[in-house]
This record gives sequence, structure tokens and C-alpha cells, in this order.
Amino acid sequence: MIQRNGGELAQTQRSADLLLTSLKSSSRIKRHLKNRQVPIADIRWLKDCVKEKELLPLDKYSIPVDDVSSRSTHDTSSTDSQGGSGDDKQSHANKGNDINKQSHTSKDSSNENKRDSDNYYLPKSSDILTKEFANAEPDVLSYEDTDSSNDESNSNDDGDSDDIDPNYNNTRYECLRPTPLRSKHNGKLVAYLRLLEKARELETNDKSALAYRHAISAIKAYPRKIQSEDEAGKIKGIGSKIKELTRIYLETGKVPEAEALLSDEEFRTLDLFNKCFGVGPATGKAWWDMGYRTLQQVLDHGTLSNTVRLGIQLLPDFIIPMKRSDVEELIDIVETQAASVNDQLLVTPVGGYRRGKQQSGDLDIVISSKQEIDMSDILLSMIDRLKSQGYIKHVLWKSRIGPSTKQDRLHKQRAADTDDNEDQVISKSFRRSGFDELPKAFTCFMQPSTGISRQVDLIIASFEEYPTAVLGWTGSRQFERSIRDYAKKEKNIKLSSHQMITRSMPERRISVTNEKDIFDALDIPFISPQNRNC
DNA sequence: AGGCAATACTG
DNA sequence: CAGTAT
DNA sequence: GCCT
Repeated sequence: MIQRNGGELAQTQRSADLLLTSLKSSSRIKRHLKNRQVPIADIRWLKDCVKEKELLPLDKYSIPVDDVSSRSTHDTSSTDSQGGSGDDKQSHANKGNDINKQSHTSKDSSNENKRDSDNYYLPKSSDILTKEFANAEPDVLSYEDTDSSNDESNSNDDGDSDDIDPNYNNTRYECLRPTPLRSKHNGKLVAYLRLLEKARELETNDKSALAYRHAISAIKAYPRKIQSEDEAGKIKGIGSKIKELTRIYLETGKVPEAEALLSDEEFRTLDLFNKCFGVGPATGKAWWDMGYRTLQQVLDHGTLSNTVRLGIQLLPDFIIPMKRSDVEELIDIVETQAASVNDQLLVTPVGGYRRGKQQSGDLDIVISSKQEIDMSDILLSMIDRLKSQGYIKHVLWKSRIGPSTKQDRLHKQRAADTDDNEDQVISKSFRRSGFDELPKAFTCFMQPSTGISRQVDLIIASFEEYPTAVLGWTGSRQFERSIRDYAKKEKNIKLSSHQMITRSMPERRISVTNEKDIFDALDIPFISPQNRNC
């Protein structure tokens, strides 16, 4: 039945990516289990799929076996950029599902063909796709309170509650001071401001959103509990509007303007849409305006590019946070595969993981080399290898610029097809051949131990580019913005993830061999990755 | 009043 | 060029 | 929305 309908029957449990069974008790299932990495579902799923002629979500059929819930215990919504709205409360999708008998099957894990089989890698199921906010319970404001019984310790004496803490570096450049993962003393206020930031972003009020971001970073870095509106008003990044919000917060313990968003249907819907790869504020708003209220509706009725369709279909998995051990499992895979491509490769995990986040939404990896070697083709080699080993299931996005060689080929090809406007083509290829950016790919991995799809971004950097690439990809986003801003405004230096150059006319490249060199060249104190959570 | 990081791909 | 991604 |  599987093969007749375009599926493949795996030879072994290990190579399957879905197990179907009709066994009833989870203990019996466990005795037969050799592969805990993949979802287990009732065999009726298969029959129903055939009946409906489509791949149905697994959730109503999936059978929970794992008792060591792969979810983490407390989930305090992620720190940066990611939604401050602590949406889902532990979706324990699986309720009474126990059926009988067994049989296992399904897709082979290696091979990747572009036909329908792609679909078999897709949905894990979940209620996210059908989630609708019309009459839903409001979200609960989730925030990171590191300190319940605050004050004490420092706050030493003088706490003239209207003056800012003297230990605080009150600057407009976030990169000049340490910013921890979470606010130690003002977590709830930060959570409210995040909501407002998000709302501005979804309205495409970029500049306003940025202003909230500055304020949020400032407060996260602020070393004690803010006790008065005047104290808040003295912090750079907080102006009249946010000072007022702070006043309200201090008086009532709430920020109504933000609180309202927790139960606002449009906001919550746009926020959800926006979580899909390839879907930004404009697309989300367009969907809303067309009357779509769930992602499933969009899937069913919208006309979508392949990338966006994938983005939606992968969301149920991508939305599940990775614990550090999950991330490490993927790092191991990349390291192993890199070593077999070239033993000089150096694999460095960056992104939120490097900044110490306990939960990550994706994994960013810089692939460089221990010595100067030719890095052209490394990206493609890695992708090929990871695909053939069955780890990469999709490439969501891939840059095509790569160190010279094949790039030239591309451009020559192009120039050949369009002799129309020679000059344009030439100047274009000229700019590009200078390797403006790092070759990179955003991919979807299948995490072996859980069977969950994970977003993994691979970035290739040459030996020389390594330091700036690591700095640039470690983030946070706000840290990068501020350090580049500082470099430009204060030092007249142009900083990007692939180089650091003086802007004064004879542009000269500043050579650096590690991150510390970059801070030194800018003459600013080194900030450890754990303190770049602006 | 001007500026807010910096770049690349897609359609 | 507008939109999206990092 | 905030700083210069």
C-alpha cells in the first residue's frame, strides 16, 4: 500500500523515518523499538491517508512512547528576536491514543528525490497549522525573572532611587557593555516592551521597533531594579514614550498597551505567520487582509512559492526549541562530515548557542579552515555529503557566490546570454566577483535522535575571514548593529562579517586573527559571547 | 531634521 | 524594487 | 521612538 501510493518501505527500523504500528500498549511498543528517533503513529494513519488521497497530519495518530519528554521543563520564551509572546503552553498534542498491533515502515532516510517524496519528510503534525486566535485564551506574558527577591546585595546604599546605577555604562552603543541573556531585575518590563517591539515590527514601523530594541537592550544590561520613572528616563535609549510606559508599569505592575496584544487576534495571527521562514510582515499582513486566519487555510488556498510552502510546513518542527544537547548532536554531525570532506576544516558553532542560550531556534555554524586552503566548493561538498548521509532534508536558501572559480563561470555564462547591455553585465559581475559576502546555505536537518526538523545555517569563511565571520555570526543582531555602527561613526572603519577595512581613502584591510583583535582594533573592551545578548 | 548595520537572493 | 533572511 |  505504501509503495502503491508513492511511499517507500524501509528495510529496517533504523532507516525509517516514521514507524507505524497497531500495538496498543506503549510498553509493548517499546520492546520492539529499535529506533526512537522517529515518530510513531497508528497504522490507521496510512489507511486514512489513502482514503483521503493526501498526507494527513500525524498528530491525531501519533503515539507517545517517550516518557523522557523531549520538551524542556520551563520554557521562558527565547531571549532575542524571537517572539516575546510566550505562546504555546506545552502542546501535548497526544491524548488518548492507543491502538493495536504493529508493523513499521516508511521512507528510506538517505536518498532525496525532488518528487513528492519530499512531502514525506515534512509534517510532524501539530496543531500550529490549524491554530486560530479568534476566541482563544489570551497568551500568558512569560518573562525571565532571574531574581525574585531582588534588591539586596548591591544596590548599595546611596540608592538615590532617581539616579542611575553608577556601575552602568550609559551609552548608546550596546557593544560597549555586557548584556546578559536575561534581565536580572526588570524581566517583566522587558517582556512587555518586547511585545510592543514586535507589534511595531509587524506593522513595519521599523524605526520604532528599533527604538524599542535599544531600550530593551539598555534595560537588560541595567544592573538593578529600576525604581522610578526618573531613573528610567536617565537611561540612554529611553525617551518620553518608554519612560511613560515604565511609569505605568511601576505603578500598576502592567503595561496595558502591551497587555492588550496578548489577546489581540490580529497581532497574534501575524506573529504566527511571521514565524514561517520566508514570511515577513508584508506577506503576513496580506494573508490577514485576504481573510486567512490559520496557516492551514493559507496552505490550502493561497498561491505560494515553494520556499514559503516549505516554510509553513516546517514550522511545526522549527518552532520546537532545541536544548543545548540537541544543538550539540547536530554540531557533531557537521564536524564529522566536515572532517571527511577535508581534514583541515574547522567547525565553529556560533549564533545563540555560542552566546549561551539554553534554548535555540536554529543552529549557525561557521566552517573555516585551520590553515589557508582553497575553500571554493566546500559549501557544495558539505551540502552534498550531508544530503547523501540523510541529514539535510531541504536547502531553504543558498548563496551562489563562491570564491571566484565557479562564480566566474556563472558570469561568463550570463554575459554570453545577454550581449544586450554588455556594460551592465560586466560591472555587475565585477562587483560580485570580489566576493562580497560569505557563501552560505540555510538548510533543514533531520535531527536523528528526535526526528525533528531543525534549521541549520552553514556559513563558509576563508582562513582570513574567520574572525570577522565568527564575530558577525555570533550576534546578537543588536550587538552586530551596534558594533558596526560604532566602528563606522567612532573609528571610521567598515566592519562586516567578512572583513574590516578603513574607510579613509586608501582603503586598507585591517588584518585580524581572532575576535579579540577586532575589539582591540576598535579600541573597545572585549565582550564575551555570553554578554552579547543585546 | 537626519539617521538608524550591512548584504544577498527571489520574483 | 519590495520583501525577506542573516 | 530616540539620539545627535
